[in-house]
Amino acid sequence: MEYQVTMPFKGVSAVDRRTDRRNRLVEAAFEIAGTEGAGALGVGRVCLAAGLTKRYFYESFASLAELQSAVVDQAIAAMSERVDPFRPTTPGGPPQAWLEAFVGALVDDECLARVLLAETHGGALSPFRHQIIDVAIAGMAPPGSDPQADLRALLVAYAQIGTLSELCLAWHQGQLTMERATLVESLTDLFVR
Amino acid sequence: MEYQVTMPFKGVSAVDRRTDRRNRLVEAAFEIAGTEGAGALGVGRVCLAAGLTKRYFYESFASLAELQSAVVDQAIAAMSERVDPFRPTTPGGPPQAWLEAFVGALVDDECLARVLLAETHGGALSPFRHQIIDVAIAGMAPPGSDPQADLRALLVAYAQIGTLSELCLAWHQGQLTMERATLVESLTDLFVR
DNA sequence: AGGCTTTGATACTGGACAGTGTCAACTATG
DNA sequence: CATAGTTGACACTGTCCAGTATCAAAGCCT
Repeated sequence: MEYQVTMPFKGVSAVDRRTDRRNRLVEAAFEIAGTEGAGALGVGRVCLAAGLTKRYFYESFASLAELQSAVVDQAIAAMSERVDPFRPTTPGGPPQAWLEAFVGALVDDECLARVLLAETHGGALSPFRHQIIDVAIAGMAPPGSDPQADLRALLVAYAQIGTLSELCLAWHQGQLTMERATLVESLTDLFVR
Repeated sequence: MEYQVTMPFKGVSAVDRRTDRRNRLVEAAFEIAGTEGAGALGVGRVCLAAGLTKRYFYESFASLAELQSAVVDQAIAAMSERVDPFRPTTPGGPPQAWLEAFVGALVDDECLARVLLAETHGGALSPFRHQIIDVAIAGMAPPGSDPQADLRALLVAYAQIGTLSELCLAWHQGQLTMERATLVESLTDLFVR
């Protein structure tokens, strides 16, 4: 029933081919979700975009839901990659650089913004919303503190995410006519208030 | 092909019955969209909840998309109804009462909040997001001004909607443990800043 | 009563799509 | 070359659902 991959092919090892195919699928799905919306995620649709066939979809994912989960993981990973180098080390100080990286990532990559901020509000990706918000809150908080403990801080964190989300998405859709730099500046200004 | 309703039935006129059925369908759909999400909107599902059959669905709506549009209209109408009495008449003054009514409506009615704020971010209801945001911005603006003209004001308006949206939805989901009054107060405070 | 409309239940059609199975062509290895 | 593993194309099944059509029972009017 199951099909096992063992031999090298075209100079590439079995595991490399396998992970490469998986990555192609996730990347294609991320692109689709970020442009056409999570509702456009379908097995056939993703395979076409990835240049593979269903056969290999089920090699890496037991179901469509598993791919959706992987897409969110990929989005969070992409965000972390851009933001982690700026994680502040000195406690107490405002994480200005980190914040700029965070905002910049969402402003530069429309797919990332849509997947993380918009598409998680309902539909197939909504189960992952908690996870994303938690990651964002944990990152935004001053290092060493627990924002979940302080209601006031938690409130501010949610407000900031909401503001960032709404402005960023509106800007991507052309509702706000302004330079990228101005947007980032306004956003970071609003946050340190 | 088409079926015409003309005669009274059980003491109710034809048009009354017809509009009553339509209202029942929209109400049921609103409830479903606000609890299970817009993805759960289906012809059969809505008819079951409304106590009607498909036959009468297509009496009032040519397609599922038309019902979705009607649900959004109904949500906007419900909001307007709660908020219009507090529309400020004196220009320049902060519309405190209006703001409280606006926030209160979204805090008191979880369905309303979800339909207007969450489910419009993607999927079937996303085409209506512009409309909703515009209505909100128009209402929040000081009377007599055009927020679309002032970029700074527009930015603040989007930020406020984002904040309200995120906090309100998080509160409904139990992510924020606080009294209703405290939430409304915090929100209105944040807005007049 | 008898012929009309209204009602609700249910059957039917067609398309989309997840998930599975098959197979011929292609590549590696000996 | 021959055998075994690999690949992609495609057929197939079952399910779900929008939208249409049918029909018997019940209500209305003369």
